Amino acid sequence: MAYRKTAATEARKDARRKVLLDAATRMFGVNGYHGATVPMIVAEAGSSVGSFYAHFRNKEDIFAAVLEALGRSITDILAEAKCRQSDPLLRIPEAVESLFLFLARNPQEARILIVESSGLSPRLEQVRRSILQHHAAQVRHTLEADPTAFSFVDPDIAAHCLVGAVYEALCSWLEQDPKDRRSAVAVARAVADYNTRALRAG
Amino acid sequence: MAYRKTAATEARKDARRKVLLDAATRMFGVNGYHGATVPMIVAEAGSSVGSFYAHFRNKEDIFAAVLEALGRSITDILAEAKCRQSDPLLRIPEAVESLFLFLARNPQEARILIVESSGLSPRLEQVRRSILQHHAAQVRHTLEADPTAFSFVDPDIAAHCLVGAVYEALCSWLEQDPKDRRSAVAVARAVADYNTRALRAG
Amino acid sequence: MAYRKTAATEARKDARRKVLLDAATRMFGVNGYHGATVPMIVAEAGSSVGSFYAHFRNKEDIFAAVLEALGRSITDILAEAKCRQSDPLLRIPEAVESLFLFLARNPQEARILIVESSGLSPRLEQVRRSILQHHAAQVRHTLEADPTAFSFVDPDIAAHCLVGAVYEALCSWLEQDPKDRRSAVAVARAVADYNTRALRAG
Amino acid sequence: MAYRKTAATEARKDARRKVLLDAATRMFGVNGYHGATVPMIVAEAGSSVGSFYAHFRNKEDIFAAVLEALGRSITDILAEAKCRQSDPLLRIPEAVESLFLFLARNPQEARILIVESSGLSPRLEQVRRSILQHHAAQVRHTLEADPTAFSFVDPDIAAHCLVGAVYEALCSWLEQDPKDRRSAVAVARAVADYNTRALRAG
DNA sequence: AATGAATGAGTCTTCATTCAT
DNA sequence: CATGAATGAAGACTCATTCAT
Repeated sequence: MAYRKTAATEARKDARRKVLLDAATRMFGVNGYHGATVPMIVAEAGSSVGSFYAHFRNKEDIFAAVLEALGRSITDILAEAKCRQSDPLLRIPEAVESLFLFLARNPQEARILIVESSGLSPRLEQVRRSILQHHAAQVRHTLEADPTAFSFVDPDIAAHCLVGAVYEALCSWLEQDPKDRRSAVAVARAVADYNTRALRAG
Repeated sequence: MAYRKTAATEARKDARRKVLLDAATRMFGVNGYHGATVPMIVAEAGSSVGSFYAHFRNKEDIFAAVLEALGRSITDILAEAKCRQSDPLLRIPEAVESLFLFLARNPQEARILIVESSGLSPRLEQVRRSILQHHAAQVRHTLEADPTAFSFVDPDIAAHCLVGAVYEALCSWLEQDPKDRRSAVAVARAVADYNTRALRAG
Repeated sequence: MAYRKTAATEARKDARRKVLLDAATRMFGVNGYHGATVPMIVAEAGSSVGSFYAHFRNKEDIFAAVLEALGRSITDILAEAKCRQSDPLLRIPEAVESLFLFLARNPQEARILIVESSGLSPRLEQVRRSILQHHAAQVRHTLEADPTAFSFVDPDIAAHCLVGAVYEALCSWLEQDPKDRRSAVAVARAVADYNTRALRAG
Repeated sequence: MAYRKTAATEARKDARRKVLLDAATRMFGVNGYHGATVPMIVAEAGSSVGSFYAHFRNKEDIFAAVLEALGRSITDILAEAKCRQSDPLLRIPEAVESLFLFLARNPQEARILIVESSGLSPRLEQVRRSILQHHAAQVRHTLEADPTAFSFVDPDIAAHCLVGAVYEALCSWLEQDPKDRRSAVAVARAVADYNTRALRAG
């Protein structure tokens, strides 16, 4: 009975943490790191300041948690894309399209990663860069898996070019008026095409 | 005499403004928008708070001015690169290399543009985006000048991919240890190569 | 059986209360009143916040309890010293030495009484002062018991001088480096001597 | 003219600092370190929070300043007392009386030194102790100046006993009802007497 | 025109206390 | 009766901006 009680308590605690995390994701996405205040976040979460600090050491801490969760999501997206494609040459466009579409569907998260997480404390900067580095590393790994299919000067540089191209294209697309802009799918394909042409041999 | 006096006064005023602008560029570059305080900037400039507010409406205002000056510098860089190359096909790599090298040589400015100017007020966000938009427009213009030389889905998307690739590659290069990383010239060439391959026909 | 159960329950309750009181004494002694938090105390006691508030009305309440327990200890020390000495003239140094040695051996308690219980709420201030008043009263009583042996202007003032001398000498001794300072016994004797000379007739 | 302006400005700045210091002394004296808030102090001073932090690094800083000013006052009191008395034997009671009377006339300062400055941060504790140590050192110096006049085990211990006796007697006197208690002068004399008897040879 | 002291709104953060489980 | 998650009032501190000199 004591066990059950504890289990239920912990479940509720985790749920509360999740609620705070989601609220923070929304507020950071809309207002940025400095624009989102702790009272804002807890109001959005229907929680309290004290509760906030029971779950996260401070504001920086929850932002790092948001960023890390996002990093895991993207890692999953890329892994799934890889599985879907056995042809190495097609893996790159598949991954690029998946990533673009995921972020296009979750613009709040995209804003956090691309826009709002720059210029913060060294620790947060570090978390953000490690996400980008990780993705670049995955791209490089794909490139190196089939050297005959690809041709480029330096896999590391190529990976960063690819990641940068995706994010900037997305960022530009996101700020266009949703009524006038091209469809996410079309832009995703174009971006995938751009990078595939940059990489493939011949 | 009254006229001359005014002229001399205005010259001094402009000089003071320039000193403040340079100091602000340094402080924003090192500490970011939120990390750089007005007292910091005026101390760096050897000026005073009161003087600061005589020249700029507020902190946002001077940051916008820094950003705009940077935008003009980059426009000049790209224009010069364009002049140096008569062959349309070679204009792209020439411009990419020039931009990369300029930012690599002025990492403070690069930080401001890429890192520190994200997630700020809508107005500043706007200034920053307009710089990127402007560069993308220039790239698109070059692409459209010789349609037979290039091949791509959408010039606008291509332009943004190019700009994003340059900035992300640069950003990644900047944060590497200066002792271990490759030379700026080599990386600039690799980045130029990446984008040229993505764009050229055939 | 209902009775027995209640008795056992109350015994456990008292035991828990004792554990909390001891933990609080340690935490208050080390961190002071404001530095010791309720979560800290219950962690040290291996108890819980809820349990804490079942035993004590609030933080002030447990501090008062700690202080009162300490007051009782000192009263006992002084009473024992009194019993050991039949000669009224020797009672004063005997009591002074005993008190000094007791506090020197329990520096945590000494800190609470002398240092950490100052400047708190009126109620706590009151508890602390009543302890000192009580000891002064005991001293005064000893002095008045044999007027021929002692000589002084006012027994009340003399008593406070004595108590103040003991505490300040102790406090100064406590903050010296344990490796370099004189032995507790030697200092206790010197302090006892100081006050005996101040009090005795002739 | 620029010089005069600056001088006037600095004078006003110093005046403001003094006003804050006095207000802080009052508030700390009445409410203690933790009970006195920064908003309270600036309200009492007719100043503002920002101004407060332009003059003092933080709350701890202004408390240390208050304590140091108090330390200087007492040092002056003791030095004056020393000058007034050429007879070494009479210097001790003269100093004790002067100190007692000064603190009796400035109970707010006395409270700060004796009661409210205990159990604070290490830095403040240090400032407080250094004041007491300094006074004890002065007393010791007087004792050692004429060894034939005095007799005691250890001048350092004797000095602390004296200081403790004065403060505790004062503290007890201060909390008595002003209508019922003995006059400050009478108590000062009794305390001086107590310590003189404890110290003098024979 | 220049100066820098003064202002105070706005943030983060802590912790005593309550109460549902 | 024990537990510890939740609460929110309260306080220290920062910094953009103003204005008297």
